[in-house]
Amino acid sequence: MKSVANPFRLSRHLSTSPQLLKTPQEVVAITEDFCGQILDKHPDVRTLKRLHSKIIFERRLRSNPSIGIKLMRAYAACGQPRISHHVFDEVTGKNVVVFNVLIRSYVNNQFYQDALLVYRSMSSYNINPDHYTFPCVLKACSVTENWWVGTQIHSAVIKVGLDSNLFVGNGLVAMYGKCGCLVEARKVLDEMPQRDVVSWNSMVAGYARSGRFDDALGVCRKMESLSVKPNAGTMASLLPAVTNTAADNVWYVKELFMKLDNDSVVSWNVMIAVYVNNSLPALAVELYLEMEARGIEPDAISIASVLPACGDLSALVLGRRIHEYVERKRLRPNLLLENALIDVYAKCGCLRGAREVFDGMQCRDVVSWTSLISAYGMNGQGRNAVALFSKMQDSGLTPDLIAFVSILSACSHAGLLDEGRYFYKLMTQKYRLVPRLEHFACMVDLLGRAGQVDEAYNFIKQMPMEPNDRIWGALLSACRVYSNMDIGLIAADHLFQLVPEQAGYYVLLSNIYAKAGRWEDVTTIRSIMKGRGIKKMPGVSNVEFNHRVYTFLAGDQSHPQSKEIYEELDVLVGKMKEMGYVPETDSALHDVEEEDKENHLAVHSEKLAIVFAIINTEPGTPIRITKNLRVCGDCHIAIKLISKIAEREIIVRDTNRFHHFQNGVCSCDDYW
DNA sequence: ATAGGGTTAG
Repeated sequence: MKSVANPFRLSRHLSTSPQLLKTPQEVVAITEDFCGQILDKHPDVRTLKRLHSKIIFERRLRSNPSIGIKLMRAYAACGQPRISHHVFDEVTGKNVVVFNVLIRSYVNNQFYQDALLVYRSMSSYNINPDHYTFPCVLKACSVTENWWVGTQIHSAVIKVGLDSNLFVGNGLVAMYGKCGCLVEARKVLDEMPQRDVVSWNSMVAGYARSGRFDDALGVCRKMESLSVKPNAGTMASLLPAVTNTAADNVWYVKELFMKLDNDSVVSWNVMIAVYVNNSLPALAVELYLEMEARGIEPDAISIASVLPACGDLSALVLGRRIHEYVERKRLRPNLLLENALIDVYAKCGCLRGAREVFDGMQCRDVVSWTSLISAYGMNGQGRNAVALFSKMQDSGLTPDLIAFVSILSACSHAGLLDEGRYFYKLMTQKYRLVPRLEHFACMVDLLGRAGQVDEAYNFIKQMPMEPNDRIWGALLSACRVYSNMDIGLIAADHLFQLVPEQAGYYVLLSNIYAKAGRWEDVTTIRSIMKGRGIKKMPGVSNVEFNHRVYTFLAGDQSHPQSKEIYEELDVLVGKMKEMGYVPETDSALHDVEEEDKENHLAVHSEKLAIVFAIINTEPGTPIRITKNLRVCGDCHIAIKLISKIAEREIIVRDTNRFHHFQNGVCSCDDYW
């Protein structure tokens, strides 16, 4: 080692002896070697600029093209492609490499238009693009989905005969794929004289992005049949094709994952995301834990991917542990990660946690605000949600369609009828957003819950699109609450045509009949269900305890502590009766909600989960329950009393929202 | 050199 290659040493030298730079004569001579070594180490901008001015004083170095190239690369690495361009301007006798480096400087810094401008200028210098230029400019077209320039580049490629080059071909496949020209992409791929795993992955990505699941999987199978080993990139490319997909596709990806021999963090992240995107949160969490156990260090993406699964499962303890990991590894600030943290706290009913993350953020986007707004909304704090919405507007952010879904649903859960109407107007008139089905569903829900059933029905009638089952479902729920038989029958009629297999709506209608005392109709509905083989979804409740999520079914007797749980429940019910509790055991009214009728004598799952938690946790520990259906009226009353008797805060998340039970009352004020 | 992994509602 003959020269100093430590940029820190250079920068210290220069900063403590600035007089060295005063006159060129005094400058200690530096060699090309020395310069090159420092530049290749990617110094920070300050060091870079000092070195740059030194180079300018040295005539020998200034005219050296290889130093110029290194300078350009170093500036690009510091996110300063404009300065790379200035260096480029000074280089005399530019060759293709100098152009390539400048183009890459721009592309690596997402200045795609500038990259393409430089590419276009090459002809006026009489310099031909080469097999390094094309992949780079094709990438610029890919990212910006610039099909027009992309095809022009394709012609240029053919003209100079570089279409047989592997890297150029890969760039073309990716460009066409990104632009949605799958036929073109496929044609290029098929005609390539040689292909590698990147060629195939690009094709997979193209199909996957366009939602062509079967084609994407077909390419995977084809590459396997040609003995091209899929890698983590193959899985990553496939990802958009495996959201809300058939179980078979999930298992296919799982098999791919098992077959990979490299343990890259990307493949684990993709597998976690696949589970999350297919409503398999328990598997996602399990895989995350296995990843930790195997010593594969989760990165920000692993965490942003697994946190929604924790939220789904209400796995607050795990969520908190992951949050600590984020702090320990200093993964913050990271907007997406922090947004995911807000959401996991929100979904676990832990408003304070959500708020703390939000307050601690350096910058926030619409997603951050929306997450917090919906957190307040789900927890019945509509007024706070409304206040937050105004603050978001004040901060200069423009609410999007999702933000409006959140605020409308917050209003509907809190019974804020006027506010809800105001936000609907705001969305359509001020922001000129076109409402989607979700917004209509929120409005029907808002009006219906507030007792404006006729207006809700009229609202549906004037919709510019076909209402879906959620919309009729919201109307039917309102009809049950407000005993509106006429409109209820209309809603039910639509529902039975739209989703004849959904048990919940039959139950809702039978509840309306029961309330009106029309028992023959109740019986008729039950026999229709039986005849059509419609099974109700069994009620399930989850509770996290001792780093595990425990699941209880309605009437569950499979738990080892089952006997103890039922005994304790009996004791509780006795105390509740002393306080005036009358169990709703009337066979028709009992399952006011969607709980399985077969289990009407069985204990609902949330009661079992709550008693399990009371038995196993320290007195005073809050109890958090998640269930897959809505809480029924009987359980709602019972849990209020249990919260008083057992002196526990009980937080129940059902399909729509949270109920915070404490000291005999619920945060929803019995409005849900 | 070329591909490829993340957050918000319902």
